[in-house]
Amino acid sequence: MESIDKIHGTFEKRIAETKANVPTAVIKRLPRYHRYLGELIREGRMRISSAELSELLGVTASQIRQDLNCFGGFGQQGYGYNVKYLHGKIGELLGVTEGFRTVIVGAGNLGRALAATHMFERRGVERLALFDVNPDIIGTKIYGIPVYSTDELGEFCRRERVDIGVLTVPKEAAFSVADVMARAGVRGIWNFANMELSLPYPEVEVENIHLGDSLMTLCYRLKSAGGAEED
Amino acid sequence: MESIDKIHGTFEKRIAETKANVPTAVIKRLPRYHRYLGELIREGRMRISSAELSELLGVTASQIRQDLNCFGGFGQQGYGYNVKYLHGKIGELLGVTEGFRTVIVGAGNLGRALAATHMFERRGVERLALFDVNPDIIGTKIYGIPVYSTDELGEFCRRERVDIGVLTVPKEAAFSVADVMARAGVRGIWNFANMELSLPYPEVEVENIHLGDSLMTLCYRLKSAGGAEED
DNA sequence: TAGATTGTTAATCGATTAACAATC
DNA sequence: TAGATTGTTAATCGATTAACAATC
Repeated sequence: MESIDKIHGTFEKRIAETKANVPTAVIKRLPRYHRYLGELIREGRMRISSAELSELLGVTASQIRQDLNCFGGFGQQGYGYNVKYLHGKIGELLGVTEGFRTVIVGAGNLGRALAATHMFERRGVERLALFDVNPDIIGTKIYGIPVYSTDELGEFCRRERVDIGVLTVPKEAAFSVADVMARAGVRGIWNFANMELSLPYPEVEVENIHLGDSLMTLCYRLKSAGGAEED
Repeated sequence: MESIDKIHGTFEKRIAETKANVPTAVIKRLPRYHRYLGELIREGRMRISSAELSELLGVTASQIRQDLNCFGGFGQQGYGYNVKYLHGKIGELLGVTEGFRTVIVGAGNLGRALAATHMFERRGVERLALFDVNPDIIGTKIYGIPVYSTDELGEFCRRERVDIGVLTVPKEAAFSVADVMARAGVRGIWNFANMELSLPYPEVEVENIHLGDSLMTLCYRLKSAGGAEED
């Protein structure tokens, strides 16, 4: 079995630039690849072929190779892909090594649920604070995360160079809170309010979560039973 | 302005059957149409053209007409669409009139957050119970919803003819809990565990929510700033 | 009737799959 | 070297957009 370092050396010289326009369909699949590769690492797998990975994920091997090649050659002909290396590279693409900093605005049930998970840190995203309007909880900590007044949101984001704002406030407040953050240099909004948030700042990326829409999609499939599977 | 009843009469005779294979892309857009039409109703709008709706949603008018025509003619040439009527029809397609019954399994932070929302009832889905393994909360109510022991899950689902199971248990428990529900006649699983749940029962529909994947997608876009907008 | 706007067909675009030459 | 498997091009499939005839 060849030395991994040797293989990496070979890899490095072949890695091309990311293609100009990576299809959004590809980007949406990257986190899934990353998750499965993480599991393979835990299982102690060293290498994997696109064929084997395709069986695991239930997609075609062709698609996997095509997808990965949007970012340059991560594999090696005749060998396949080095699991750890590929996991690391996809992680880099997804920004886990960027040290993104985030705050959660809205310490209601959903905000608390997000404060309780390890979802952020597991992906290299640091949670700095919660913000809320309820004076009873301002100044306390929730799952170790300090809670501040929403009045301080803008100043905090600017001072702490917050990258991402998580929005779990009521729909009515979503826009104004997002606006405050955008003006304070926040570059990404993860929006759980049940609406499409659109901001007048094209440089700010918005990712909308629509749990209700997902529930309805499931209901549709239940109604027309025998329909299509999976998400 | 014509009587709405007259228009409905005209509509009814033209409504065709749902086309054999509705593209999943179309199904995913239906909840969004439904939401915006609900807002238009609240604003008192009676009718709308595909052109106007397209501007509101930021999609092409062509797509809206094409999408709606998968389910038959909901509009009227020269007039447009009757807002209330279209909202109702899409709601029917999405099962809001079916009276689906659901239970939430896992009364952790996310389970509680789901217990607190009005998301379900607003979409015609009834929440019957929470299930958990923690003896401290079994027998109590959370936001008015009774909490039972997970031991009783199967019997409860069978007896109460539960349609949908919401899974907010740890990843490790997800499969076995889903299996119990599927055997007890549950036809849909809304899965929040961070994994693709695949069950050996093809008749059971599974909708996976991957919050972590969504966060990573946002991080990707932040990294390659100037990239694609929206979800 | 004339004007408006749908429903629907045809054209375009993008994404997935298949095939195979390059190469480790 | 021979075998395996990638990277990549070409073919297929599906989804979106454009155009327009049907019709209210």
